[in-house]
This record gives sequence, C-alpha cells and structure tokens, in this order.
Amino acid sequence: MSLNTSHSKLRKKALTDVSCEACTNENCLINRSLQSISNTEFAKNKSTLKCKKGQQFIMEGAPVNGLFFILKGTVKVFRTGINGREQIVRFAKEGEIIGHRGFGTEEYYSIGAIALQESVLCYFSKDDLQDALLENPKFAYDLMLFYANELNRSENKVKSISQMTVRERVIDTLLYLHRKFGDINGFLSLPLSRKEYADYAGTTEEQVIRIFSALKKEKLISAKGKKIAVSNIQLLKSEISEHNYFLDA
DNA sequence: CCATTAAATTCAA
DNA sequence: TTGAATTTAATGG
Repeated sequence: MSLNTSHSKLRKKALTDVSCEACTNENCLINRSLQSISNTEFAKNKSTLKCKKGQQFIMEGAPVNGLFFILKGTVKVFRTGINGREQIVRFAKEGEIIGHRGFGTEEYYSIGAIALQESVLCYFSKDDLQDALLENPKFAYDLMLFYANELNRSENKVKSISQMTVRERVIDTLLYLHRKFGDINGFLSLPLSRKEYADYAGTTEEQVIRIFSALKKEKLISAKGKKIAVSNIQLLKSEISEHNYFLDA
C-alpha cells in the first residue's frame, strides 16, 4: 500500500493527488481500463480542477479543448433556452463524463456545467484522449456504451417533454434521481432546489412546488426542505408507466 | 407572474 | 454550537 516515496514534492501534493493511478473510483471509465492506460501521455497530462458548490466550469459557447471526468461530486449540465430559461439536460455523478458532445467535430460547447457540491474534475485534452482511444479498444468500447446510453436517455427525454403531463414529468424526475443517486434512509441523496427540479422537468418552480404539495397530500412523497422522501416508489412508477414503458439507467 | 409569510440553510462569532 | 442573516419554499392573489 505504500507507493509513498517521501519526496517533499509528493507530500505537498498528497491532499490534491488525483492521479489516475491513485484513483479509487470504480465508476470511472478510465479507471476501469487503466491497465493499459497508465504511464501514457494521456494519464500524465491530465489536470484537475476543484470546484466549489455552484461554480460553473463549462460556459456555453466556450471553445472545446478536452473533456471533463468527475472524480468527486455531482454536477448539473444545462442549456439556456429561448427566453433565458434554463433546461437541465442531465445530472452527473462520480465517474461520468462532461462535455462529450463536443468531442468529435464540435468547436464550442453547446452546454454549460455547474458543480452542485464541492467537486473535483479531471480534465483531459482532446488529443491525448484521442490517442488513448485509438490504442485501447476496451476503453473505446466502454466510451461507446456510455454514448449509446446517453443517446437513449436523451431520446426518452424528448418523448417525456413532448408527451407527458407536467405532473408526470415531475414524477419522472423524482424517479430518475432515485434511480441514479439513490436514497439515504428514504430521502433522495441529491439535494436540489425546486427550481432545479423544474429546470429538469421543463416546468416552473411554482408548478413543482404545487405538485409536490399534491403528492404529499396523497402520501406519495414527503419533504422536509430540500430533502425529498419517495415513500411509495411503486405507485409513482405505475402512474408513469401508463404512458411509458421504458426503464433507463 | 408577483408578493407575502414560513421555513430552512449558511456563516461567522 | 448558536442564532442572526440570507436564501429558498409554499400559497394565494
């Protein structure tokens, strides 16, 4: 367990050591394919970025030079809509990739990203990533699976926005968050403002608040502050599945 | 959509 | 750890 040489340089870095070799994140694509990646330019050249809660690290319209992976924390990815309204595209957690749509040909980000908690991000340049993908089929394959999954989710989202009622979309959002982030003794483990629920579900804050109130009366959820408990997941699911037969990750 | 009040979070002493 | 200051939730117009 002691790779620790005692160079003072390393000791100083101990708190911020986020090299791929030291990474314990099982969800990270890079970590999973690491055997063949360590010691490449790719792993050496990566840089990391610490974000405080609420800090934006991708600006809409900024040039794309690389990709971010989340080492720690959670992030929301959004796009600014017609009259300044924010549309949250997805929530991302540890191990996930941000900014991947810009990877191939896009020159500018079409999305922005903000940390929802203290987060640490790994940043890889386009070129290094490209080399790694060309040399490593497993890595490329895993990344492809990620893209496929994102595409699936994105298509489902089109459907939900265009065909589901507001109430259904809010419920869908709750189920999505529960699937993805789980709960801590009953409460969704990701604290979001009502505005953020609205921005994901494609409604307004007031609508979300009113639907939450209704759901509370029906004993389908309960809430204290930002902590939402989904007490009756089965009932919520069944309300959705009348119009939707999908289950995505 | 806005205004009001209640409630919850943050922050700094 | 507390409570004052700030932000967020909830409701009704």
